[in-house]
Amino acid sequence: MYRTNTCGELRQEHVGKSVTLAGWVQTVRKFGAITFVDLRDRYGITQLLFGETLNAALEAQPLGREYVLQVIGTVAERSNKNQNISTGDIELNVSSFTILNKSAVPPFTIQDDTDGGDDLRMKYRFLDLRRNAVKKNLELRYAVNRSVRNYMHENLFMDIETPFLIKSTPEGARDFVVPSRMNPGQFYALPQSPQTFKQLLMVSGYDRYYQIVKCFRDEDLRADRQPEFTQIDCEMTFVEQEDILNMFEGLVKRVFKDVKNIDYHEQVERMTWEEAMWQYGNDKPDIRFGMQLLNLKSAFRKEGKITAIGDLINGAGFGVFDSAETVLAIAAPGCAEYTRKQTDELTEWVKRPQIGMQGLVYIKCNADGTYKSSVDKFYTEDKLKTIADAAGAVAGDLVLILAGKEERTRKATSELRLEMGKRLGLRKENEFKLLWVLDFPLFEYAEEENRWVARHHPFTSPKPDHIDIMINNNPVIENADNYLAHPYSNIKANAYDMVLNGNEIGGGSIRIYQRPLQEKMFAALGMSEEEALHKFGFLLGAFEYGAPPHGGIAFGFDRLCSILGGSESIRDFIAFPKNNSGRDVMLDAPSTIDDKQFQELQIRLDLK
RNA sequence: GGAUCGGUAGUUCAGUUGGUUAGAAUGCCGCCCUGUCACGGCGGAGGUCGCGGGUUCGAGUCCCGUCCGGUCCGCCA
Repeated sequence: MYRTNTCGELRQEHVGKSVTLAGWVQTVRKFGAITFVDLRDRYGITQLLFGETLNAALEAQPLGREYVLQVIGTVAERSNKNQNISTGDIELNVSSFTILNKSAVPPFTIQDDTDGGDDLRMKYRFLDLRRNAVKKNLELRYAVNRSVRNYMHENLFMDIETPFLIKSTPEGARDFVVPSRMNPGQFYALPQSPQTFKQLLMVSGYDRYYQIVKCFRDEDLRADRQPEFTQIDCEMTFVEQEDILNMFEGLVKRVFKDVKNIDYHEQVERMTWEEAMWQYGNDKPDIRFGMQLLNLKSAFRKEGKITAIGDLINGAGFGVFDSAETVLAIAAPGCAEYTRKQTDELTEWVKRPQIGMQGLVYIKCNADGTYKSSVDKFYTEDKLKTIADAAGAVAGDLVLILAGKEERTRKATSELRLEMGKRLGLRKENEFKLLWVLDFPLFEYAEEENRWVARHHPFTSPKPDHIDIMINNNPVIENADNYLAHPYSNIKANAYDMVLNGNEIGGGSIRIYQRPLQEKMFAALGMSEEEALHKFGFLLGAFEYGAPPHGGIAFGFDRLCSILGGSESIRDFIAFPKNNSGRDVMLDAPSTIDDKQFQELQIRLDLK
């Protein structure tokens, strides 16, 4: 028997007991005749005491960091207790030991506060995973997994596996492809999600399906984006949007309870996509704090109309505002005292290429009721007060105003809002605020192709009262400059996103389940009948055999874990992640393959 | 595809307007130490300054190229 106990479980009550432990040598502390060793395993650390009688043996077989060690000894109460570890009351008085395996000196220290850099830790990920900090993340991930499975099981969802080797349907993200040896010249694609399979399962009558499943997208990476990632993929039959929202806010609340012990009793807030864009400039707003956008002048289409409050700012002779498509403001609480240096720094911040604004206008709402702005030349103090009041600013606040093209300005103001929220400590790490964003546009206009693309995916149904707009209008866009005038740009989808602290953690929709509407959708996306049949004939065919109304949602599992764990990067929550360039630096993958493999696949490289 | 930051000892980093033998901490090795737990003390080894080219009397430092890594934009239905 290698061990009778783990390194995390011995306590005061075990004193006097004879036990065998096995684990890794964390540290060796020698004091002349006696030696302390911290022995570590997955469960904790136990201090070993090697007395004088073992000195000769230790000299013959010296211990080093990360040696795999087995010890037999007696649990003893410590004279000096350590409050910092769970086994701190006791130590093991070692009577004999065996080195099960030696270790090379690790390239970085296996400690919470390691001296290793990211690159090195990834290259030696198997050592990095020994660290407590990483282990805690994987434990949290497993806790979320268990919580989800329990909730889904209790609600009669069935976990059904779907294939990884499927058909490429290049709509949306780029597919990863896998060559088929038995079908030379043909390729499988790895699924971007099990979307069509789960819909087919609904047609088959498995009315509640879920899967915690890998998905693959061959797109560029980010700190929160991996080429292979995990989704909690769910689908239900005989449901409307309301049913889905209730079921899955229940899921997230359950995870909060199980994993973070947070009672999230209140109803999850809801907001339409238009409201989100109008008030936050963002379809996944962080609603932990206010600082909403004031639309001083806007080309944003709210409720199908171009809204303009230009009166507030126009005609003062300030060309930037007069000529701008959109002018947006936020009120940063308590920032009126900002120095010239600070406002200049903010101006530089918005001028960075990532934000891409030309400049920043500010109004200081001084404590004494006066106003001071960077555009005093153009606006009277009364007018500044009017604008500041409209932005919801009070004495002591700093109003920040951006102007320019609608889309860029809205995005930039949203970024500025988030940045100010962060700087002012309004985005608290331990506060969690959920939000449903509803009523997304069904279509987006793809300029370079002059056609509509599905904002969510082509299986999303329109709002019931928008189906007619879709059926009765020709999707062809005659005037590309004024695509917003096309009826299709007004169609809203039966789709919903769940947002947590400014992160999209899940998204889904009520699906199309009737062949004619699905065909109309493919046509609207510019697909010919033959093309639609070739790519999605199986689905259209299935819709002919009693397809029930259905809908679903998919959560980004890695991202959910990272947010719950308080980290920006999902890599910390994946045992073996890829780096920025999609490489596994431990395996050194991707790599070339043998000539023999190329021959079998009948593939020849033609690298440019 | 683009922007930007970084690459110096095993590791994390410092290195002044270009100028002696490139430093610190930690890790590693040796000696000492009977209550440490970030143990402590003394001593030691350890460097092709990512790579290639250029400027210069002289390059870790300046210039060009390239590779690797981080972050972001585009992209990600």
